[in-house]
Amino acid sequence: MSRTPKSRREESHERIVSAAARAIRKRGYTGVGVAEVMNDAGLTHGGFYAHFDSRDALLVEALERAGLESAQAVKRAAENSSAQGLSAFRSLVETYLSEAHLASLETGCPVAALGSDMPRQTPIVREASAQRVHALIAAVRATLPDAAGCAASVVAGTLVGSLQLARALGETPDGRAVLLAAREALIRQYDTPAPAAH
Amino acid sequence: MSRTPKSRREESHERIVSAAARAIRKRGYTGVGVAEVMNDAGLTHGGFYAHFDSRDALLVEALERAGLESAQAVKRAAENSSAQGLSAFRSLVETYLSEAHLASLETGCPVAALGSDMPRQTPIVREASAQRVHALIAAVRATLPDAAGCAASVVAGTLVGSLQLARALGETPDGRAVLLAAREALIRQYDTPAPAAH
DNA sequence: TGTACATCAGTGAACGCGCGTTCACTGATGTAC
DNA sequence: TGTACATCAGTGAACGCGCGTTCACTGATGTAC
Repeated sequence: MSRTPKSRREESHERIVSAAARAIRKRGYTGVGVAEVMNDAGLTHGGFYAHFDSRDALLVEALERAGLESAQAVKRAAENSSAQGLSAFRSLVETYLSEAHLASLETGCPVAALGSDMPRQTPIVREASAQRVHALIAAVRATLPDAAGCAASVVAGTLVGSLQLARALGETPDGRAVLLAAREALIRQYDTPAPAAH
Repeated sequence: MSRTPKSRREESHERIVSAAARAIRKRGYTGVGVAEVMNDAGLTHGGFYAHFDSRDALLVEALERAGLESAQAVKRAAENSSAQGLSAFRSLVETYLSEAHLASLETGCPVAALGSDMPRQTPIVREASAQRVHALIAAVRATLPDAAGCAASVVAGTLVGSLQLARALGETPDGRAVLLAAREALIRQYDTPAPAAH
């Protein structure tokens, strides 16, 4: 699996961060409990402070991990789609605003899962959260032509906001309609035909 | 002030809900404390359960109040702007994505302040939250021509998402740039010149 | 108009629970000789 | 290769604190006569 063999300690640390990255998206910042995360990692809560200075330090690592996981998931989906001749932008939009993403809070984008709580966090957690926002905007920008780069933050805002509204309405016709309308509007406005088509 | 004179009890209830409507936006669902809200209303925490069955029942009333307050604020701004010949849509977008709204979490739109936590609430709180989403989409729809009504949810998503991203980045150049880009994109794409201009 | 009593809103102490954090201890891993 | 010791990761009990909720009681408001 791993190139460099990990010590027992490093493997535990890894499992804790992985559990926390799911928990923070499923339960929110305030829902992440030290004891529950340790339990999910197969440990008892007493050992926590041998791995982290504080609960906040765990949240910082969990945010980074969640961002990387989510970016990888989008990237994988994009590779599949581009094999079918879709543009990178279109594949990003359709993956982000898919029903799968609607239903999978705990493995999805941390910005959509946590956005409205970011301003309320302690400085280090807030800073780690702001980095997730920058990373999302950069990921969107990478799928747009250079000339449209200034629209990256607007597209990111539409992705995040539309997914949140859809999730707030639940897995109902209303919720799905919100996703569908956003997909169509974004593709109509910002997508350029796949360059391979020429 | 009020047409029907209120009993002492009704006046207290009013102050509690008003304090909670600010607290829920400032601190989030989990940050609303019974004792703090009662204190803000000039009472002690012991009397709380004479007014509400539970903390959740308070959150339900607070959400409705926050939605009404925010809608009124947007409406007032819209009346000022339309006096200057701006379309209702443009005035909505410029008010919602203003620097004033960026800075005033506790008096602003509850959907932007709470959106990512809505799916995690108990059924009655979640239902009250979903109603705020419907009300926001309806308010956007009311500013669009009938033919563009299907875009209401996309515009609402862009408003909510962009404001959240800007708030997450803080009151920095980056944050303000997110607001500005969203204002321009929405007005360019959806605004029709004010009918009075013809 | 004045007095006696019932109703009502609010007070403040207390309870139970969950959670972040600490710490003395245990059992396993690895090193020295 | 085998034994003795040091280091290290993890355990589980305990602490302190905050919070939602309950409840006996107080003081004020309003009604009956």
